[in-house]
Amino acid sequence: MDLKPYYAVLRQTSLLRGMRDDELDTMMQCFAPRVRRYQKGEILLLAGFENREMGIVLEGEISAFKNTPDGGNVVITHMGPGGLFGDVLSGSSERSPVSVMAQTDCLALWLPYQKIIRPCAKLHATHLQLLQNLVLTISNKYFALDRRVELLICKSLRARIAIWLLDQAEHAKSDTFAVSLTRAGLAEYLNCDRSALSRELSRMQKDGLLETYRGSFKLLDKDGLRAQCQ
Amino acid sequence: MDLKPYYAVLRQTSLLRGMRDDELDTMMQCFAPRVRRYQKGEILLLAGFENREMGIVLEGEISAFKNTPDGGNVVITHMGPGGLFGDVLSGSSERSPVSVMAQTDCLALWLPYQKIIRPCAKLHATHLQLLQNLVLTISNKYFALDRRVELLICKSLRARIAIWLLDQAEHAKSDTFAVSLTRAGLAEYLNCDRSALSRELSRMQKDGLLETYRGSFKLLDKDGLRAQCQ
DNA sequence: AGATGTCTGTTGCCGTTGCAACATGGATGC
DNA sequence: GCATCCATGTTGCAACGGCAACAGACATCT
Repeated sequence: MDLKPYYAVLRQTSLLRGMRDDELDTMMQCFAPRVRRYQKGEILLLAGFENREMGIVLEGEISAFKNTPDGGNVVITHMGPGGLFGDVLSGSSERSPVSVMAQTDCLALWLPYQKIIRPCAKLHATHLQLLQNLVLTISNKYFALDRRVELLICKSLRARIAIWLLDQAEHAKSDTFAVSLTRAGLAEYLNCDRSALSRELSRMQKDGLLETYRGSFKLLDKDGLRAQCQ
Repeated sequence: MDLKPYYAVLRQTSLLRGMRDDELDTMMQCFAPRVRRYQKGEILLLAGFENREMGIVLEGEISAFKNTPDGGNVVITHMGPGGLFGDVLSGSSERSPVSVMAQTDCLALWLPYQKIIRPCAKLHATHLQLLQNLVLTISNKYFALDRRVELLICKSLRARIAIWLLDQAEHAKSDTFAVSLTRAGLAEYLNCDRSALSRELSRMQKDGLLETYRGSFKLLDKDGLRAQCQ
């Protein structure tokens, strides 16, 4: 299959970011990836199984979710074209902690891990860059998880909210920012009840720490917030 | 400096596991690592700073800790000879979330990340194996963190304990096992108060789920425990 | 407009758990 | 033996936050 039409998508992945056409040509020749189409609802990756390929979303949407001990599903992330998944898994001997499902009809590219980790004898400079990208990608995921743990170990809800707010403000480089998360989504990330989150945000507004309406936040007293991070 | 005397230690690292002397010779020539001695209490890696080298403990003990928002320190891990640190950090553009300190006088080997990620033109098979080891190491750290998150998002303490117990039993491949963690240490890992942990363990013993004395655990009703996981 | 559904805020209830204080028991040193 | 120290278990109290139920705001559809 000719992948040229998807080069624009590939360039958006963290793995192949910004590579030229000729570079992608070379990589695709080395990797000999396979392409597969999935129908909405089909499983691309099943929790509990090993996997030796990385997936890239070419068309459509996928979602990754965990099976909770009580049989439910918790969505971890959504991805569209350019999304990379199974990257950490494929290089490890672990069994997948998540399942990946086609959210819509979609098309996925599968890259064999062994071909990625073992550069061919030609030692293409592009391949070396790609390896660096791979490690960077995994590292970033590690640090994102680490920040999550940082949040979760805070005992008080107010502390978790304060840390999150300061993080977001730093990320947005402004004390006023908007996020696309719903309250329920934010509650899930902060690992608390939605109503408890609303209640605490109300209290924090009463205390003059911030103003918020739906997805918009305005930090009024960052020092005060920092004092709550305990 | 001649590293031969430390080859036995190097072979114990997850990065250079089981490599022959001649392979280590080659790698050390490629990496041109530096060695440095540290006095007890000296800082090897400071939280908040970037780093482009991986560290291997050759002699002595080190500890990694986080600076909590309220100024305290929380020890994350200890390492002795053969310990690898800064591996995730060195390949990322993040600033370190932990500091690393010499717990005793010690000797550390520093490998430049760029030399590791970019195999030399000779394309040594050993180097390719090492790259695979690197990705495996980082991936394993990722999954360990992921399991930690899995624990932390459980709302009830009993659920966290149950998950931990079942995990340990699986790891020990036996329903009876012992761990070196103290109650206080376990409480910290489970993110709860030490007394609350003791209390809950007592209740679980009353409920006939397990028996425990200090670091020894004996699971009596694994199905019962699984039912408590959330 | 009216109906419907979703997101958000509010409140009462009460269980779980953090915190503090104390008891016990094993280990080590003198 | 006796003193000391540390790890662990126990318990009372208070409160944080989960849960459930309801109300209001807003979007979408017909």
